[in-house]
Order: sequence, then structure tokens, then C-alpha cells
Amino acid sequence: MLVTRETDYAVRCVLYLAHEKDLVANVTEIAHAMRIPKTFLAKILQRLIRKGIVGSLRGMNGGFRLARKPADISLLDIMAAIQGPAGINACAVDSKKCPMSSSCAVHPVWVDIRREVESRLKKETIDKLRGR
Amino acid sequence: MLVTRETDYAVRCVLYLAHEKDLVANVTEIAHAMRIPKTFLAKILQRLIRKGIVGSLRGMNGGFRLARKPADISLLDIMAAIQGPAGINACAVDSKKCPMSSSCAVHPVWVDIRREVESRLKKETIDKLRGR
DNA sequence: TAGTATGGGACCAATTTAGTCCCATACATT
DNA sequence: AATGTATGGGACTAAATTGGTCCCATACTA
Repeated sequence: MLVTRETDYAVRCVLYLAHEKDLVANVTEIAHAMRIPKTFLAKILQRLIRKGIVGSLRGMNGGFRLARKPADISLLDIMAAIQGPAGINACAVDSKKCPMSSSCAVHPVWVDIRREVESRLKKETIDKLRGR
Repeated sequence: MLVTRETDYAVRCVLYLAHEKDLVANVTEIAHAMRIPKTFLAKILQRLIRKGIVGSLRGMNGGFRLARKPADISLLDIMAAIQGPAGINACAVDSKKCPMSSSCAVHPVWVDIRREVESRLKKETIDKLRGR
């Protein structure tokens, strides 16, 4: 499956943080609203932080907020933060993994589809999704 | 990953059977030529048979051959035979699996990407790939 | 300084993917 | 008809990935 549940959770989480301007929400709040297991969400949030998608405020009344404008966050950014390079297929990401390497007639197709999907995911930004 | 190794093997296998007109090849031959574990390939071939993509000849000098013209076999056919409906995401295949169901802003995007990929895979037929 | 929040690694369970093994069945050749 | 070689197909196992929990350290603020 190209999109794992973890990525799905990450998208929903970002979407929640975007639904109100400058919102700061803690793990409990997001987990409840978006129906995501709390501790799992905490881990997801840390990955989003490392990629500069969300920021955190520690201590009492702390929480998480978007680190960038919704228009500057794409589905591809989120997928990359959670799953790494979004592959259609192992060999489309790293051709070393394919034992037939260059002699494989299908390889170019996988690579091409991957590119198409990626460019589509890059166009789908959070602000577009929010305003539905 | 959208395309599993098993599907990859299946594609290579069909491609092998298509490289020469009316070729009949046994498991050992295909496995060796395409570097696929023999017993694993045998199982894959059986699935391809049930979907009417390849046919078999039993007994001595038996083997497998294409059951349809290369132009009538698409990558989507092969994927569907091995993996079932090709999902980008569980919720794009069966919306019941998504707890947020209709309230999910991203859902339409997954469904749409899935459709794009499927139509692309349908266009890529074996005869096109063979003639590279 | 007490309390509430994130930071982050270790750990575990479930599912999927990948692959093997064994035996039944079919059939062409001799 | 016997025999050897091939597919048919289910049971089983191993490895990898996914999904998730737990625990404790650290940070910050009221």
C-alpha cells in the first residue's frame, strides 16, 4: 500500500492544526479530534517536527502548531516525512534493489508512474484541502 | 509499496513468455531466466492461470504459455491477478475502512490518484513493453 | 517547585510479504 | 500400461513492515 495508516494519521493531524489560524493544540486534543491513538500520534508529531512541518511549545499550555503556512505544506511533504521517498515499487526508488537492473523493460514505467504521483501529491497542499 | 515483489515476478514471467511467439516454457526455465525462486514462481503461475492470463500443458514436455495475445494483457491485469484491487491506500479501495469516512478531506485525492494510476497501468500492455 | 507538556528510544504485537514443502494429479513418451 | 516429468494446490514457516505501547528524561510556565 502506497499510503500507510501512519501517513494518513499525519495528514489528518496537520489538517487539524490548519483548521484554525495559529492554533496550538496538545497531543490529547488532536488525538481525540482525529481519532488517532495518542502515543502513536506523539511519535508521528516528532517526525513532523524534524522535517520542519510542525513546531512545538513545551511546558504547561504547550502543544503543537504548524511551522509553515498551509499553502507551503503538500501531501508529498508529509508522506516524505513519515515514509521517506514515496515509492510505487522498491526498484523505482533505488534501482540497486532490482537484480535485473537495466535489462528490465518495466522499470521505466514504474519510475514514470512514481514521478506522476509525486508531482500530483506536491500540488495538493494543505490550504487547498482545508478549503473544501 | 504499491507493487510487491510477487507482482514484479509475475510481470517478468509474463514478459518472458511473450518474448517469443507461442513459447512454451516450464517453471525451471522461467525461474532461471528471470531469477525467480522456483517454487514461488510455481504459485504465481497458478494465480495467473486462474485469471486466464497464462495456460498450462501438463505432463512431459509440458509448461506454460500465454493464454491471450500480448496486446490484451496489461500491467493492471497482472497486478489485479496477484494483489487484487491496486490500492494507493486502504481507504481508496474500500471506504468502509476509513473511520472518518465522508468527513475526510483527503479521501477524494486518494481515490483520484488511484484512478489515474490504474488507467495508466491499463494502457501499459505486454506487447508495448516487449517492443522496447 | 510542582505539574503538565513534549522528546525520544526501547520494546512488542499484528499483519503482510516472501518463500518452502509436500503430495496429488495429469499426461506424453516409451 | 508403466514411468518419469510436469503442473495443481494447500499447509506451513520465516522475515520484514506496520502499527502501536511504555517508560523515563527534559523542558517550560504558572
